[in-house]
Order: sequence, then structure tokens, then C-alpha cells
Amino acid sequence: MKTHSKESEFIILNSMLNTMLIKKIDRQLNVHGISFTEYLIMHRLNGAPQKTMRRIDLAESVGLSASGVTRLIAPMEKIKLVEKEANPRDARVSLVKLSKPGEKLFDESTITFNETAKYLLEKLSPKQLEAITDLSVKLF
Amino acid sequence: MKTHSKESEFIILNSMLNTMLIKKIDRQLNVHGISFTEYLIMHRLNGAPQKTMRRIDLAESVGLSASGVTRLIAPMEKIKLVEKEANPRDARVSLVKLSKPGEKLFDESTITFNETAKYLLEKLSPKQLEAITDLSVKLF
DNA sequence: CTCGATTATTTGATAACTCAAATATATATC
DNA sequence: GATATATATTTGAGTTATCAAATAATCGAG
Repeated sequence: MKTHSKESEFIILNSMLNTMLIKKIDRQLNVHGISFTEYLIMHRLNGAPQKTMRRIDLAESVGLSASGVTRLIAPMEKIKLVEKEANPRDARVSLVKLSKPGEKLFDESTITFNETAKYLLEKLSPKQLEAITDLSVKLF
Repeated sequence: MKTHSKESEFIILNSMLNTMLIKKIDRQLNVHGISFTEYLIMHRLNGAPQKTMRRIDLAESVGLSASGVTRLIAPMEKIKLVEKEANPRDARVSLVKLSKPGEKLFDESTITFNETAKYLLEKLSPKQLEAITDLSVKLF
């Protein structure tokens, strides 16, 4: 009978941990009518210059495919959380900008996100949180 | 402008890390014709008494819904990786058993899984791997 | 210039899940 | 022992992603 390496055990553990964490975050963000992925998108836009990004870069930065971004952004655009802008220098690209209402919703959601994250990680001391963050960064 | 707590940053980081890790594991397991989730299922069954479990417990243990398990198991059953068994004591339950060929495939896949996991985590020393595993366990 | 290769995006088909409702059986209570 | 309640599973409908192909625009070499 084959057995698992420590490395394999960690991958499995981490995957289940992640499923659990995201599920709980999602449930809380639902109060604001957005999913974790939508939150991530707004997070990236909020941190970008002019709060604007190309779809491809957005996809890359949140770990989605280009078509995933197209399909995720469409409804957000419909309810005006983001705006589409053209790039005058390159007609291929479609820029996405976080709108004012989008920014407002993002700020509100961030409060919820922070509270939930704090609760979910309360078993770790600040030092431990820093340690696990550093180790995770190493793996990228 | 609202900013993120350390806890929020970690949740986001971990989610992206996980996406990356699972994607790479999946690609490698593909050689054996199975997905990460299917591997997880076989892993649970392999560790269970008689290599047999109820669907509900399987769902619970891998973090899927009951219907997710039904739909995942169906094709595995068709190609005989697992077998359906009745529980004589309770006609509601449908037991799932890892078959001989399933066991064989699991053993082969485990080699690939271990190799890939080792490669993906090679930036961590054994001590660091132990540390991040312990911290992750704490979060459950 | 113009043609071929590259890049950005969208669309069609499909995969892998979810939730809620339907079904079937078991259990507990009166 | 009949009936209400709880449990295990499957099914139908919908969601969220993917990949590959289609579309459109830019860039670079001759």
C-alpha cells in the first residue's frame, strides 16, 4: 500500500482548508451581494492606477482565465460596479474601471471581509500569522 | 480608502496559492486519467476500513456536497474504479468500495502525486513544511 | 506598405460543482 | 403498530469556471 509524503499531505490539507475558508468568506460577502471572486476583482481594481486595468491583467492577477473575467465582469458592469473604457492607443483592449458606487461597495465589503478573516484566523497569534504568510509567499 | 488587514491578505494569498497548486497537481494526475478530486476520493476510500465508505461520509470527508459525490462517483463506477455495495442493515445507504483496479490506479497515482507535491514544495525545508502544516491544522 | 505572427477579447461547448426538491427508508413516540 | 420526523441519496436547474475556436486589432520584417 502506497503512502503519502508529508508534501502530499500538506497539499491535501491546504486544499480542504481553502475550500472551508472561501466558503465562509463567501457566505459573509453575500450580505453585500457579491462573491469572493467579485471581491477579489474589486480589490485589484481598487489598488490599480486610476482604478483601471486591462481584462487580461485582471485575469492574471486574480488567477482566472480571460474568458472567466469576461463572464464575471459582465453582470458587474450591468449593475454599474465597474465601467468599460476603451484604450485609444490599442483598440483591442477593453479597460475595466472601478466606478464610484463600486468603490463604495468595495469599502463596505472590506469591513465585512476583514472581520470575517479575523474571526477565521483567530487561532493564530500575530507571529504565527506572519509565519504562515511568509511561508505561503515562498511557495509562489 | 479602506485597507486590508493581515488576515485578509493571508486569505487572498492562500486562495491564489491553492488555485495554483491544485491546477498543477491536476495536470500531472491527468496522466492517469483522474482529477485531484477523484484522487482525494480514492485516498479516503483507501484509508477506510474495508476500503468502503458511505457516500455522505465521503462527501463530508472531502468537502463536497452529497450530490457532488453522486455525480463524481458515477463515472468512476462505470470504469470500475469503485463498486457500489448495499448496506443490509440500512437500505438507504449506498456504500462505495475501492475496487482492485481502483487500488492499483491509486497506488500509481500516488507516486505521481508525491513527486509533484515534492517539486511544488521544494522551496520549503522539512522544518518549514512541518511548520506550515501545523499552522494549517490549527485553522481547522 | 502588406503579410504573417502575436495579442486581447468574446463566444460556444462542456465540466464540475451547488442548492432545493423529490424519493425512499429508518427511527422514535404516542 | 401508525405517524411524524430524520437521514441518505438522486435528480433538475442553475452557477461559475474552463478550453478551444472565432474575431479583431496591432506589430514587425521584408
